[in-house]
Amino acid sequence: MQYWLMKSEPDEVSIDDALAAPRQTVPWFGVRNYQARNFMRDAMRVGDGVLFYHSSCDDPGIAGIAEVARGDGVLFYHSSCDDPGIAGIAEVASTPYPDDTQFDPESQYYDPKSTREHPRWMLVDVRAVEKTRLMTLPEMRAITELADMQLLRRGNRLSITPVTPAEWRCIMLHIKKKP
DNA sequence: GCCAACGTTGGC
DNA sequence: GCCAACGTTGGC
Repeated sequence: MQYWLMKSEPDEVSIDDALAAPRQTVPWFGVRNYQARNFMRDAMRVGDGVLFYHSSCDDPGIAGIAEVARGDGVLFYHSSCDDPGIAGIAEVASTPYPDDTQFDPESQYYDPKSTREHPRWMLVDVRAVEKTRLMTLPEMRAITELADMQLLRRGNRLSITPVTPAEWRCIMLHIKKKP
């Protein structure tokens, strides 16, 4: 059993989106970094613990369309973004398989160099277990036991990072109480 | 808006 | 293979 932290932009896939999905499970599409891919392809096992992290999101804007009643249209507008931080707990829910978005010319994640015979980008499914309060970066930085977390290292941009069992236990303890 | 860090690209 | 230029991520 291993532990991971996986970053998502909440205006793309948030912890709420994952909880609302069938079986509370979403494919972790869109990773286009070899190190992060290799974690999913080679190291993750079904049942591994995942910290569901919301990274800072893009500009405010219309994030969805809904219908209230009888055709009343509603545009979901994200007026501002929350701080980045851990927003929930999840688990690895599948073995690796190809990321479909790499084959779709309409997708922002399209990779013209990838083929179905030799897919370049693999992903796993992630099942949301529970939404937590937002544990922010400043809060994490203030905890001595988390000082060496890969997430907190200067210049870290990797969207998937391993978490040690000690870091996991420490975060589980802190996230259940008030900051 | 700024910028550090790091990945990718392409000329040689 | 080297490496400068450029692009992206993502916190601040």
